[in-house]
Amino acid sequence: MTDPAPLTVRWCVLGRGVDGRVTAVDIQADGSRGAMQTVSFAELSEYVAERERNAAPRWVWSDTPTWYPTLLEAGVRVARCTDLRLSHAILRNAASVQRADELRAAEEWDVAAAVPDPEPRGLALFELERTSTLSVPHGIEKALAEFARQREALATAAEPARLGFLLAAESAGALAAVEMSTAGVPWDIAEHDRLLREALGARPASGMKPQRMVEVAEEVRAALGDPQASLDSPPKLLRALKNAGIEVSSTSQWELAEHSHPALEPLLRYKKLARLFTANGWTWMDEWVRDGRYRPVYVPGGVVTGRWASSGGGALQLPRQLRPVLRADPGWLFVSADVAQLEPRVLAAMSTDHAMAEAGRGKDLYAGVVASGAVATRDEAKIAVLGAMYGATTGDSGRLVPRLRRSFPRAMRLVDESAETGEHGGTVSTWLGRTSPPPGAEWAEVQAVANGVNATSRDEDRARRVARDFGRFTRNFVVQGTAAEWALAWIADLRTRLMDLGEATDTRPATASGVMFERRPHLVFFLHDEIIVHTPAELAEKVAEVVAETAVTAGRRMFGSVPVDFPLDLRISERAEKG
DNA sequence: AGGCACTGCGCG
DNA sequence: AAAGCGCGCAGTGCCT
Repeated sequence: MTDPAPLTVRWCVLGRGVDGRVTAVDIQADGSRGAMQTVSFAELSEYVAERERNAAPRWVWSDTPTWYPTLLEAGVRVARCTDLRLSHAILRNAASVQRADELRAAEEWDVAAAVPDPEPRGLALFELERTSTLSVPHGIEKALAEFARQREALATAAEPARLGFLLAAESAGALAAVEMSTAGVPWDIAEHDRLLREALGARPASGMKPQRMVEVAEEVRAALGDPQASLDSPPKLLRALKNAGIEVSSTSQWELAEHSHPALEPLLRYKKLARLFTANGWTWMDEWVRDGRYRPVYVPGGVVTGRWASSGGGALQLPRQLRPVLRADPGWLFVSADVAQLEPRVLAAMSTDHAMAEAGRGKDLYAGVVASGAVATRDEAKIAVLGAMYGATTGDSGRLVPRLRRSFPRAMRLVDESAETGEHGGTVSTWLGRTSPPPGAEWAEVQAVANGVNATSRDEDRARRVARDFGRFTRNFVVQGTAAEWALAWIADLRTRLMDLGEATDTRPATASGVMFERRPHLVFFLHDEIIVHTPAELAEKVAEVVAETAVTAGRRMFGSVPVDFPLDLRISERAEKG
């Protein structure tokens, strides 16, 4: 009798032992478990690297920011993982999962993202626990039990393959996020300093304002005829403006721009300088740029819709003004790409609205909307399309949206029905199955008051307003969330394709100099619908091809044969300046 | 001193 | 120019 062919190891579950050692348990394709293996913490990287070469299992671990930075520090990348914390968050809420009771009962997995230390200190794998108050469990038995619960829950989903794809993409995103923080964005400190000096003057002493800000502030005070006017406190500034006869109800730029007074031009200029100085000035540079690398902290799944959030470093609000400061290393280049109008394209695909798909056939979907005859100008098209996805009811946007309803009935029906569901307190789901959170207790309270016998018209107005607010949230959730899924599918595929490029000889990161993944192209930046890859110059063309190919693949894997294009604006450059 | 709400502004 | 969605962060002012 011959031995049966050995079963493929599909997963390898990792857990921390009580003694700080790490336990690994293989799980075969048929669900059977292998023997427990234990390695010392020091041996972990070597163990993972060896298994990655020979078996390439999907690593299953409690949460990626806890496990992965240590491996990366040792030069070990993994191709695939299951992040139990992120997967739990998706599965426990997913409407398509029939049996999630046990998952919901496992409350110890309901933990917000652990925030990794942006500067890893040596081999402190579980150092996180000392700084964050809450953490998911890291032990092997807990991990095995949770993984089993998740497999069972997934099997009861209406479309397990689809939801499973979301879990894989979400987990791949978690790997990419840690890799990007570890690698960092190549940052030209001298150029940043030059830009700051040009705008603000020399760097001021700690606690002082830059010379240019002081000067402009004096201009404002002179024009107001108020030498004491405070420009940094909105309430005080508002009083000063009113005293000068400027009738504004707030101090925001858009309202100031509507008035005409000699103080307003320098005031708007002051606000720009103040913003640059406080948000991305020298202090920010000192804190977030080290060794020529900007290392923001990404939080995959940090937004309810599935978008990433960030925690520290402000990666989601990097001003375009600063983009020229991103500079590739000598001999390297950036390949940057963003998707034009990702959200309406996703909406067209989800709703199989062929008219909207047709409008998106070219590079500019808004031009296509104009060509469809729905509206007259590109500006109108943009305002109308955004208004449709956000639920605008007033102004130009509210006026233009009904025109889209005639030209793109299927797309509009999808967002309108999503809004209606939310107005009634319901939940909606993205294309791959991420379900929106139900409204909070306050929602039901307000509705109950409005439906009570003693309800005033005020109560009813409030209830309607709260219902519509929630409707706008669910309306946008399906589109924003599905767009986030498309982007995750894109970068998940992209990072694995990039792993295969470049020299395989030495992947050991030299983090002291900020150089990661020597001679290998790697993602350094991701922001909702755009990516930047840092690559050896000789591979840039190849990388650009891969970036484009993976965008096509993402569309196919998400939406199959639905004929919706996701065209990229793609650039190869030394600096990440937006073209 | 530290927590919290609020405003204002950067990003998609 | 916002409107209509989703965020993070700095600064201020008020609270304990």
